[in-house]
Amino acid sequence: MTEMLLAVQQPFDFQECLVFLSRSEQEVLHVTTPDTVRKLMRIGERLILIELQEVEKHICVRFPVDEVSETEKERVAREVRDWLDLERDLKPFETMGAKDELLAPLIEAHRGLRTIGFPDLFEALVWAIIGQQITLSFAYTIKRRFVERYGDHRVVEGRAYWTFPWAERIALLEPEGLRELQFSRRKAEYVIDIAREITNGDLSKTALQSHSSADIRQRLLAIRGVGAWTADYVLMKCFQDASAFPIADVGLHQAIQHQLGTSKKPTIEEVKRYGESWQGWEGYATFYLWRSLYGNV
DNA sequence: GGCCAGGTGATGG
DNA sequence: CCATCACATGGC
Repeated sequence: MTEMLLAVQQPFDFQECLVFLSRSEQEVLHVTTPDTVRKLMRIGERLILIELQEVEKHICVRFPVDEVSETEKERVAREVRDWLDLERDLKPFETMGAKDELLAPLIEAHRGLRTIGFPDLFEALVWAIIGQQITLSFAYTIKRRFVERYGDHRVVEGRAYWTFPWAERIALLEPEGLRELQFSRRKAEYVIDIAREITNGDLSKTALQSHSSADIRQRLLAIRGVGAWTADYVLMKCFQDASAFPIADVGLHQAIQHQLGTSKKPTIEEVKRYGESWQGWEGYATFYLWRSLYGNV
């Protein structure tokens, strides 16, 4: 079996990544075991199954069933680094957070956790839109239906591995094709519009990546269905902007309330005030606060 | 059964 | 510019 080792900046904790990746029973885009995760990646025209495991403070990438070229290996490495934010140096975040009443206990408990994102822009946008104003578990239900209806899959060792649907395919749908999966009418329109923008080249992660976060944010806000929350969420999870801050996020508010043990959720103004001491790391702070909401494994 | 969900756009003052 | 409302439906 082919494999390669990826170096990771310390501190890094792969187990923490696995906890995050295992948070929903309904997740269909990767499969975790106690010490590995497998994912089907689209590399060029191929669907390649990869498996990750921590080996001596490195990430070992294996290809359980595929022969891959050097070029493909490089593309997989790039995708894995983006997915798990492996190139980030967390030390400044830990130094900052050690003095913060909200972050200090979380950094202590989850040292080495990285934001886990969506390298694919279409996936990031669609997932954010699905998740607007509904419970996370309902969002996962809809996403599973969407992936199993319109995504591609391979069966390996009796297990199905799925990829997120290509924009090219969704661009051909009418809203009814998503209404059936319990998208709201408007969300169905947003998702199809975005798929069409991506397909015809008007919206591209590669093209946006050379711009500043402020410019990317402005471009995202121009998309119907993308408001401040979604734009910041996508900056954080797709463009790896550690300072992106989805300030109105209810999960963030809940987490702050729990951490402080208060009876009410904080106001936006109060959240802003906490954020002032996180400068440059607002996205990481948010991700760690989200982490506090799903158990202590 | 009522209220809340990892919000957004439209509408009206 | 700010407040309010419809959207859709599951989960608790």
